[in-house]
Amino acid sequence: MGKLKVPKNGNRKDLIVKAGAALFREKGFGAASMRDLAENLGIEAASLYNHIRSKNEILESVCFNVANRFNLHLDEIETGTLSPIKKIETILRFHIQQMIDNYEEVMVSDREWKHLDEPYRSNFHTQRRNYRKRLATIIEDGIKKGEIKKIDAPTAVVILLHSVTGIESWHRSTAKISGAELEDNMVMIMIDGLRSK
Amino acid sequence: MGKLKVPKNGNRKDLIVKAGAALFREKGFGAASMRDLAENLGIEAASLYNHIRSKNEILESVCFNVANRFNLHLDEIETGTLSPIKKIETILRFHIQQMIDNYEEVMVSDREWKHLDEPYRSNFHTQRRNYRKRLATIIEDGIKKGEIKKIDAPTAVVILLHSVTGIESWHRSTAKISGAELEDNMVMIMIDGLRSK
DNA sequence: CCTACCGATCGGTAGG
DNA sequence: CCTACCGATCGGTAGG
Repeated sequence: MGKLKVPKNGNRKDLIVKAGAALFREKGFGAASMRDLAENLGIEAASLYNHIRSKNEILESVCFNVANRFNLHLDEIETGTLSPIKKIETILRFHIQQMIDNYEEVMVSDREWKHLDEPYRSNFHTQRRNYRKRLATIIEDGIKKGEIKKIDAPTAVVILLHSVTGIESWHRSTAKISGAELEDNMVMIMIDGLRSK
Repeated sequence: MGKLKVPKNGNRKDLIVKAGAALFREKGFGAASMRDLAENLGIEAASLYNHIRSKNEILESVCFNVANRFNLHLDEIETGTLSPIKKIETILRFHIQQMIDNYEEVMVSDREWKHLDEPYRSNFHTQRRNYRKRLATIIEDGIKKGEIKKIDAPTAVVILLHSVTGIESWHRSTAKISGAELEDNMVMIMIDGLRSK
């Protein structure tokens, strides 16, 4: 038998970041303590610092992991040949899927990014603004083509994005509908709301 | 000249609660300190405690002031004779107005209520659930009457409510549209999204 | 990964 | 409304 490598190296940090996302979502970044986090992982607080440099670094990992995922997806969609309204629908469905599969990271990056230290905070803020501008451009394109009703595009973007965070409460609700039903309900409401009649 | 009464009595607490709402919105409840708050008001931290009992009491005031306002408005609408879709539109417009006039308190009550001490936290949570249930009932009524498309009512409620919090970014944006335009844009998207075709 | 500990800051109180 | 101060807890480090 060949020697079994034990590569769990970067792995420990990923575990801490994941547990950090869960804790930050539950308590908020400011109210979450490193001692809490360590206890959730079954180790002492001091031991965390063998894998991460600071509490803020955990937040950085969460925020930029999420931002990268959304930026990459938008890159794909933007250069595609879908109609503007179909592009928006695809992006909306991606946001919903991310919230279903990954909602603790997504919520933390959405709500707690302001606690990022500089220069990360400014960097993240810029990425966020650019992402929204690119969505607004797609919507304006759809208005020009007559597919989307004449609305203020930046307003439509914030409504669209914030409506998705409503899914948070779906996660812990009892007697819930399936993820696919949830997605279709959201698309029915939001895309019909945008579409010109 | 009659003596000028100086009644600024309950007034001092209101001032602290208002400044608290602004600070809690900006930093989050956990990361906001009483020393910060005192500095914003031009006094020492210890002096705050002549007007309030605790940091948590400020949060209680903010959350229950907001909850009372929304509950009272819903009481009025619920017993009125408007059609279901018109009721939802009126409630949506009220939420938007509250966000425009009063957004720091509204945002804090929405985001930070989980930091409430018991029994306030449970009380608030129950009120929140009941409010959403009452909205869902109106939507279900609208579906039965054929005014609203066949969607999952609780899902529609969370989408509706969360879409309004998107207005937050409108507040500090430059080159912004007017409050009335914002309101009409939101109603166009969300109410058309709900309406059966 | 742990024990032991640091300086800073927290919410809040005593006493005037 | 202030000065002075409390015990608790925080993020993080030293040293092994």
